[in-house]
Amino acid sequence: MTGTDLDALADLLAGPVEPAAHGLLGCLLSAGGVTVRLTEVEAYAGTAGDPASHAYRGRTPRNAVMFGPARHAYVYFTYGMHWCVNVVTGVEGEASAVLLRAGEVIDGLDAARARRPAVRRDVDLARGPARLCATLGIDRSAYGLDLLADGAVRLRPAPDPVPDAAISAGPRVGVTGAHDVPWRFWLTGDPTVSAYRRHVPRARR
DNA sequence: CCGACGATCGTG
DNA sequence: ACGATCGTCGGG
Repeated sequence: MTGTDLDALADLLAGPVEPAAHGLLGCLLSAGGVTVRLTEVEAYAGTAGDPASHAYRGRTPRNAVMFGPARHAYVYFTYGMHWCVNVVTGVEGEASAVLLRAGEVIDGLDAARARRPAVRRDVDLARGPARLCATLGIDRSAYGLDLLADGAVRLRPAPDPVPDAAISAGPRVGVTGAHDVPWRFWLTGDPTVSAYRRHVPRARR
């Protein structure tokens, strides 16, 4: 990988969130001795009228890193047991980010399987945002890391370019509203892409 | 202070 | 379809 590749990725992440999300597909994410090739992502537009974004209601202690510069990791804990990781995009104060939803393990398979002993098929190791973090060992300690630096969690440019024609788009998973916004992007036909689950409303009476 | 609920996952 | 399990945030 060359420095210019990294510069190009840095520039992309500093721009609008939708092209940034496209450009993250095919990129490599490494942590805990495991590397995945990203196959599924979701864009979130920060405070800019996106009710599904964690930054929609403004800055809080949890989402603070979203309001900082691009390239940094926004890691959050949800459902009392799962970690998920985003890449912050855009300019400071914009608070847009891309949720990394799934990937294909291309290195460190032994370490990956050691973290997730119950998984049967390799394609399921990082098939979903919480599974991806579990397989890479990503947790709170990754909060705020510059992902393009030489740190514990590293994002690197795609070894092979991903043509636009290979990308599918659809509604984001698990979000209550904004089902008309097709901001989930994935590599068409890739077996490591997570199953789409419609948001289920809570029980009523 | 309190309560509702979540950018999920595994099992049934 | 449901339960696990707890941090976060808005409201009182």
